[in-house]
Amino acid sequence: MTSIAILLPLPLGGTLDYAPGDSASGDAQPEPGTLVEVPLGARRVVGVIWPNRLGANGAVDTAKLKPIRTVLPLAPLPHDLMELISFVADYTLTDPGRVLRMAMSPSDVLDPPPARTILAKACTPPDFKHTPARRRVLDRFTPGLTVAELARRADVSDGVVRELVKAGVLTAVTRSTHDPYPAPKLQFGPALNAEQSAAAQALISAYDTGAFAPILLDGVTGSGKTEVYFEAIFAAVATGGQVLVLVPEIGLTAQWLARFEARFGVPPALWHSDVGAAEKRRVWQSVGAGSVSVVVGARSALFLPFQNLRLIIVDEEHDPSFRQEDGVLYHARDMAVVRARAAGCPVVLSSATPSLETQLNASGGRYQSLALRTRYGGATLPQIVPVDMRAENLPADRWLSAPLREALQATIAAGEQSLLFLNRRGYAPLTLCRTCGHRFACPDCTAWLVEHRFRKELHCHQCGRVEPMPQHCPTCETEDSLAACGPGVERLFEEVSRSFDDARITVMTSDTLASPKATRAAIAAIEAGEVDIVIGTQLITKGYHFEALTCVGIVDADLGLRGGDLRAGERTFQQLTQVSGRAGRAAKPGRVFLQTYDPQNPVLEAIISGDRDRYYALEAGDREAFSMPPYGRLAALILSGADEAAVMDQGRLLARVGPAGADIRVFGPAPAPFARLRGRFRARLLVHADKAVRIQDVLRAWLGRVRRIKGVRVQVDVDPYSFL
DNA sequence: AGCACGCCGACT
DNA sequence: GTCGGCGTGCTC
Repeated sequence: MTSIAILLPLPLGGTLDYAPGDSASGDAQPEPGTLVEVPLGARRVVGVIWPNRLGANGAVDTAKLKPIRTVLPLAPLPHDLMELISFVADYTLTDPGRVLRMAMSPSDVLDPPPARTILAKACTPPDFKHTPARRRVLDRFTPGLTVAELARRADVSDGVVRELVKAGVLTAVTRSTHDPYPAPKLQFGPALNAEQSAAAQALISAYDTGAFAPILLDGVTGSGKTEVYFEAIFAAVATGGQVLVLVPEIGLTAQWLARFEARFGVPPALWHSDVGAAEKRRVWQSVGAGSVSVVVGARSALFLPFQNLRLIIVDEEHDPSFRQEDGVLYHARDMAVVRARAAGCPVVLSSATPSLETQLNASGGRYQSLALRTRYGGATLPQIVPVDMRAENLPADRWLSAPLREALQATIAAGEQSLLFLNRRGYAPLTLCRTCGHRFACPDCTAWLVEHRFRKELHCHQCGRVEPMPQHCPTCETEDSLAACGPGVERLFEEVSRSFDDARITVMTSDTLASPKATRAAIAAIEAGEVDIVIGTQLITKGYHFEALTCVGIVDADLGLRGGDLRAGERTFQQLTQVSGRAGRAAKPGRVFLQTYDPQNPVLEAIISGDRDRYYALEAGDREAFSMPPYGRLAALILSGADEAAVMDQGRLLARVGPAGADIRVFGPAPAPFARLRGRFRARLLVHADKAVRIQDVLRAWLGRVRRIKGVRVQVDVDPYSFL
């Protein structure tokens, strides 16, 4: 008797074996990828027939195998998706069932679409009375409409339509189908300049070759990268291929969607956390049926069941939000390359500030590289003006230097717009009592509580705790003794409001732009010229294009460089380049004021001088000297639990038998930088290995030989991005 | 992940 | 005497 390996979306360590279902219907063996319902203990679970046995679940007597109950009426998962799932599980040391769960979530994507009554035309009986309303209904009729839709279209009450059904002029059919996605229109796009045309041609020919090809599309801010990869999407759509566009979490702006619609005449299918369950089901099933050609989504869209994936675009490929930081710790940009390889199609990594990894893959010839060196439409790159804050002697509660204030004044006078960037939400990062020195800290986390003055609240930015803002010190009871330390965007708003009386100022952070509606309204106000100065956090660095924006102020260029984790320099370089790139994107040239106490810092020097290549060379040199990624490999073990002693014991237990050698070293355990988070204590171990080391094998063997202390969670983070 | 089985405190 | 707390362990 045969057994069939089935992967269930549960952390079971691998596949389970089942007997073939009732094949009385004469069906052949179901193929790998088929979605089936199987018994598991007392319940029934939907799983996937897997091409091979996975994990070390001991063999069960084939006579005792339970049979597959039913085969779901859905397209099988494509082979490249199953390869991706296995790869991610193996690479990140995650249970394959958990990765599958991610690909099938939310689980109701598998449910059939709700039944709807659809109308069709039948014959008109000879004695039927044609009233004007009835005639209008029949004139406007097209197949596939519901009663309500047809009534609305003919501007009659639905009673009129129902009468037609009763008389047999129209027939009602119950159907369970998704609304089809409109096909992108194959119309002419905007004229491209020579650089863009050359890059677009290269993408199209890679697409036509129809083979795996990783390509870096490297163009300065405002160079029109989007229009270039739109041409590749056009080529794919024209030949029936499916396209996935991955965008950073908050990169999917109304502006981006408007450009897509302008180019293709229809909106794309969307996949991100704000898309509701019903629409997700429609996207998931339509993608699987091959009836959607373009999906634009956040990182999890990578796990959609495309039947005919022919092109992947990763927009803003350097963006840190492609790294998933909870659950399965994967990097969507890297895994996009893996899926493209499995699917045998090109993957385009697009950015003005490529990640060092991608940059090195391109310069090493592993990725093809396409460059756009000039801005589109004759716009010029902004002038960068460094401001040495050591010479400014600002009072303790002021953050804007004289040159920046003058520039803001001049920009308002010219009827143009300014953007002030400060990556700090709230009013001030720390609040303390002037009388007794009490500092407001989160009771559950290693973090200060941040005053949000607009809401009169204290917030923990680690765990989300919110408390009302107290009037007096909780320790010494002194009234009016609380002092704010340092700037946040709200405090900056206060300073700007005081300095520029009649300026129209708006603050854009995740607090003020909580809903997509609020975001759209804020963007529309800026586009309409109803705002003079925009103050914002990193939210505003992503991809926006405002024609009248000519002045950018970077309030604290040094902020991201403190703390010194591996990618601090790279991240700051990318962030400041991106925010600078918002200035002067149209006819009027832009200026960027970069306030710093450390103008000699190599990251800032590179931005000021515009010498990007020198910065990459410098950063690469540093990484190579210390054999840091991508020249060496890192993995972290994150231990957490309610009991600090147990967590540290587990850490020491791990460290005692950790891998050691010339090519691998273990550091720690050490309390994590935010040692307490949501009331749990956290410690870390860091593994540093040569590039040649098969780090996953080493980690698996190591974890397999260590006694586990109960109550302590051990999570593996391969290629960690965050060191918190 | 569920769901059962299992072994110790406050209720009819 | 039973109901039920959620700790450990199994699911082909």
